Amino acid sequence: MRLSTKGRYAVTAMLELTIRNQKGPVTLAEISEDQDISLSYLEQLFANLRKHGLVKGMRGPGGGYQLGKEPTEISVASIIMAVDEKVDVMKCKGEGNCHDGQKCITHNLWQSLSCQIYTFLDNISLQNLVDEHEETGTTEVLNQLG
Amino acid sequence: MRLSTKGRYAVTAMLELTIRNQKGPVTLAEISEDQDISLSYLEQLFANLRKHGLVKGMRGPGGGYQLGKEPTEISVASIIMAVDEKVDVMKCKGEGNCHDGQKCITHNLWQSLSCQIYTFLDNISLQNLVDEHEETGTTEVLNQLG
DNA sequence: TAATAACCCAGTAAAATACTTGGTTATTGT
DNA sequence: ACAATAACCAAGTATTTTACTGGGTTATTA
Repeated sequence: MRLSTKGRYAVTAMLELTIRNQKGPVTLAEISEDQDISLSYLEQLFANLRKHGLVKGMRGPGGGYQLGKEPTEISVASIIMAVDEKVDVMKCKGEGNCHDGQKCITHNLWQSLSCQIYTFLDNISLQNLVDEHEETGTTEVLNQLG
Repeated sequence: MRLSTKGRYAVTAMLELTIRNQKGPVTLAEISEDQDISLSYLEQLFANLRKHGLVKGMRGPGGGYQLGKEPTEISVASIIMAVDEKVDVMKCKGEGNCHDGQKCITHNLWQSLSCQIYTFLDNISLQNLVDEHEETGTTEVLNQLG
């Protein structure tokens, strides 16, 4: 589980689709404008999102992107995993080919934590995020965590 | 809140200190060996950890590093924040200088999520991780989440 | 048939990550 | 006193990831 600005771009873009899905497909040009990301970079991200069935693309005028599933069915974890693709696994996971006991322990502990983070993010759907926002109304409390 | 291999290195290294703190200070050379990270890179990471009071360094023979606080008092979030240093804040947070409504909403939603992730990781201490491991004993269930 | 917008790909610029090298300073045991 | 140890420090480089540029093509709509 990795969390970078790349993942942030993907999540915020998906949030736009969630919010604007009433008014038909959203073009990447619009998202590019809103999020200050280059169109072509967005295309790359959306190519991955599409491969994973998270979005549907419609060509031609009036086209754009829509969510590939219900917003309740799309987790934050699935979005981040879709654009990350590379999963750098630990050398000594499971296979017992790690001869240093200490190393194994710390690596396993990290895996455990990593698993917890994944589960946490997998339980947050796009719908959850939007709902919460509508409930609380304001977001002034938020601090600068990037 | 960012989550990369850099943070992983820091967390696993801190876990080593937690596990081995009975037998006195742990040298970076040992950690370098265990975790397959260059000594000098570890030095950089530990310089940051030290600045934040998370570790204490002892020079000379028999020296090394120890935790700067009790393992119950050191959260995973604090470790990751210590080595990350740069926090790339959103342009339009709080200040209301964002003229596009859609942009504001999605950015705020991201901030909200980011805050949730931070809170989650801030509630997991080094001690928590070690305890959990001792309880369950095995980690075979863990999958490849990196 | 022209405009639109997804889709595709190769190359490059910029930034973050990780390492290399070559030091100095404090501490310990001989 | 002094040699060994290991933290501490800094400048430079290699590598990888992130992000962008610019060139397309294909499908769809009016």
